Amino acid sequence: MSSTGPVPQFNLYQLRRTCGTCSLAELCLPMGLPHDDMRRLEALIAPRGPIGEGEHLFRVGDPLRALFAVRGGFFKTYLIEATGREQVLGFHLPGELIGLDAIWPQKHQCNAVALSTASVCELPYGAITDLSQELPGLQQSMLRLLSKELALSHSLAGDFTAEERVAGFLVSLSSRMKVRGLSETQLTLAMSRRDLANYLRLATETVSRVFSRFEQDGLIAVDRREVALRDPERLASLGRCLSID
Amino acid sequence: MSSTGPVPQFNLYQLRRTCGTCSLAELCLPMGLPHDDMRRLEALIAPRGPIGEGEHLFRVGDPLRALFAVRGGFFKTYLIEATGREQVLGFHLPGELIGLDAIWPQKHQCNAVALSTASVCELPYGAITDLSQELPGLQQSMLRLLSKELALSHSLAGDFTAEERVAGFLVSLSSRMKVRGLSETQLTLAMSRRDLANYLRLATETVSRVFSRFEQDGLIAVDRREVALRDPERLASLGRCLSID
DNA sequence: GGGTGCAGTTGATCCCGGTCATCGCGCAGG
DNA sequence: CCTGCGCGATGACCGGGATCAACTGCACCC
Repeated sequence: MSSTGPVPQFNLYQLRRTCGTCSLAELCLPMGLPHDDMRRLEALIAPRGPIGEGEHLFRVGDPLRALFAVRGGFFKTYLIEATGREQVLGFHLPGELIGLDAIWPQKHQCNAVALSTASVCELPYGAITDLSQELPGLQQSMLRLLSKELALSHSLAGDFTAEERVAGFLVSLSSRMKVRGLSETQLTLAMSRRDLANYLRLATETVSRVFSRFEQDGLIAVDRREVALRDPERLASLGRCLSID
Repeated sequence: MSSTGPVPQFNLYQLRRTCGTCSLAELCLPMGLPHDDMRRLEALIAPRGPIGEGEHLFRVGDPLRALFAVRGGFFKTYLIEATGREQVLGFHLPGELIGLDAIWPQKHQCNAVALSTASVCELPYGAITDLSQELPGLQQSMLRLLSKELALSHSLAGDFTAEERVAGFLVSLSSRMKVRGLSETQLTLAMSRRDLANYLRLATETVSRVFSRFEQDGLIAVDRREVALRDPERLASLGRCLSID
């Protein structure tokens, strides 16, 4: 599974486990919560140790026990169509919540797998909704997060050309990295070309070709899964994504 | 605007305005709410009279004051891209809630327009969230509705052929009509071919051609905007949609 | 070292669906 | 009645991206 070796990033898993000091709190569920309320939320949250690359957080049909907040590492969510084809729904960075589409039937509607060694916070669903009954801010947060995901998936609708899709993805990823305090020009793609192409509804060959074309045009520099944005301006004008947040 | 004439369906607007006896309650926000709780919800809801064809419920950027539940008629939601192109996000039948993607930034993210003379229930957002603070069932309903929409938009992802899209749309519409106690084989499309094609991310010509092909194959019978499903079985096997609900 | 296997790139070809153009129809207004 | 107009259907053509195929490069392992 792990091709690059274990590389036990210990400090990753010894990260502050309390929301109060977590650098992701602003992006995560507790966003904007008063400090006292955050303390009560913390009490419910169970950090979960190293999750190996390729390990699943949940699978389609699993009963909804908890939502998960990414603490470190990267995840992808996907589903298997009736035809057997895989369909990638999204990639998830630290601070993002996974499993929201399970609320409706109380069963997970997609699979979630770690793309790299990762760690998460487990948010028992029942306890969260119970608490949000008392804390208006928490309820607002949950609604906002769901609404935001909805708006995001709306923005992904529409028919785009291959170049628009790839450019839009890079720009959007860049901004998500920036919010997390990481380099916005030097991106490390956690996913394979195959997953990326699948997510963008393109063939892997097409993604390769667009990368090559962009590189020739001086827009980016590609080295394996390292992508450097050389001309973010022009790239942004190419891709038309709403890049929520 | 109204090409087929006003046809003032008075009984439509004199419909029971209380959720308790509304036939749509099972599909709408109060779904599964205890009777006492439903009474309290009713008190907040303002029915809104005839809305003419082409009239807007809200537009992009409008502050979120209320969510809207369709009571009668049909709506479409759409947005205008930076390029000026319109993008249809969905069609909304009686019992469905519109405006959920406005919760996140407290501003509407899309435009909503009536495709036929219609009526709605207005749900003041602040009052709803306040009340849901007291009624766990209401909070659950809101989360479920949002989660369901999210799952739906996930199911629309993926690259489908033109025939899969059209077949999937017809099957899904059929099941939505059935739930509402209407004919599941004799469908009346409220939207133009242009809107439909836009929604399905196809050219209007392609939709026309697929309709013709389906008719030749004995799958459907088309007369203007009347579509009769002749072979729902085979149609369902063609379209691969999750048809949430 | 050579072998194996997977990820990614590049090239050649094909086909679905978009685009452009034309035509028919139903309807409103003079 | 004719005219105009918008919607929808149909035909001819074209192009972007999928598909098929060959090749490269890197990692791992005997």
